[in-house]
Amino acid sequence: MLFHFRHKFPQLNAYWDKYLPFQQRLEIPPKTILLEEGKRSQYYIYIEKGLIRTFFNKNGEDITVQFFFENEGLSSFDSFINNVPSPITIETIEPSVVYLLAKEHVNQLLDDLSHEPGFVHMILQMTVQRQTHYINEFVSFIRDTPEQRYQNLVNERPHIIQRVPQHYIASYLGVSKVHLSRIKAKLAKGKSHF
Amino acid sequence: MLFHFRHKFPQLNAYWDKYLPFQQRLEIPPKTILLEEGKRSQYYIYIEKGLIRTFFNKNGEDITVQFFFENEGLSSFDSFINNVPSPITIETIEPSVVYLLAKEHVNQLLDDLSHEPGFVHMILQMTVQRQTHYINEFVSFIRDTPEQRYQNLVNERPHIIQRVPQHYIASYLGVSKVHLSRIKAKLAKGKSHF
DNA sequence: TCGGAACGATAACATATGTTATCAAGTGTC
DNA sequence: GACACTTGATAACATATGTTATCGTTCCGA
Repeated sequence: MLFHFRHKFPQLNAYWDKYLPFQQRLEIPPKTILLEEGKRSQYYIYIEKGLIRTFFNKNGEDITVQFFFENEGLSSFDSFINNVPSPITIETIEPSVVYLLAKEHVNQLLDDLSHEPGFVHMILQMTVQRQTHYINEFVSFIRDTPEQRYQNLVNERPHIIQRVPQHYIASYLGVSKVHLSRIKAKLAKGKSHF
Repeated sequence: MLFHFRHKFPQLNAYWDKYLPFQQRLEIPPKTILLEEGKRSQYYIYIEKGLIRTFFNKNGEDITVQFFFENEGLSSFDSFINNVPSPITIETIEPSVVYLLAKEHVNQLLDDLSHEPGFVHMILQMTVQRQTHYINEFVSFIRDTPEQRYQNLVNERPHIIQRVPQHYIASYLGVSKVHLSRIKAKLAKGKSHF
């Protein structure tokens, strides 16, 4: 949730450049694990190209939590900040190009950044956006049926439908892959009535 | 998420005192609405005594999102920071004593606070804690059955079971109140086998 | 190019959960 | 004390969703 905001807060670009020498560029194949559940997060990850998911293990089964695309940044936030074991695994879905920035440099960067005018506002913005995202996901889980959730995905985030294998989407929606197939079949049938 | 952290960050106490004159003390009965869904949040709320819930409306039905107790603070975060309509209603469950601090004073306070050493760390801590809370809720919704979620509540947050009416808990757990009754009956039966 | 993963669809059956309705106990109000 | 209101339990039935199994397709590595 740092360079992710380069476009919204252009002043961040200077920091990107300044800390570029400390960033580690990686070209990695699909199913590469960048952080394993139970380990402590050491790096902030910025995605230049590719597709990454986070998931946790439930009785031997993967449950996908979130997807990240080009020009997005991520870390296992709690683990990164508080140095506790990560509740999630971070893994590539597509071949990807990522930049890693080690924790100590992130901390330096934040200290640097705290002298920027509007820093408080910027941090709050970042924070609020992330938090709003999670609250929305959470609320959608309670309020909407899996079918509605799938349709939301189709309408609002079609890139996920297009690029992510269906069984990952199923666990992300909170249903079995069999049921997601049923949902798709039902929706397709509905549409064909026209 | 400010004075909420008074105990963790004692330096906040000075700010509490400093901004006390700007805080509005209210003694209010149950079912008092402090912020209505669709309105813009103007106040940060600190609970001295009582019990508050946040909920949203789904087809005329209340869905409870979260409970707040003594010495906790809250606001409709996104609405408060970004001045957008609140997705949730904030309402008392028990008779309560709350302090309201208007937005402009919160902003002043934050600016003030940003000169404290360790401010960055403090803000991140607050942020992370809230975010972790929502992620955990979210993950629990996907991973656990309603029965497990109920048992978690009994074991980890019994004060909620004790003080919150059951139909609020049902919607909080994501099930109908009828089903929550079933769950309780089933668990009671299981226990009586000893 | 063969064979095995990975991916997705579908059927049959089992289970979990919602919906509606009814009953009972407690609580406050007039 | 009669009444409405809130809270909670339970039964009967309807629906949504999970589980297991089978099949076809595609894609990739030996």
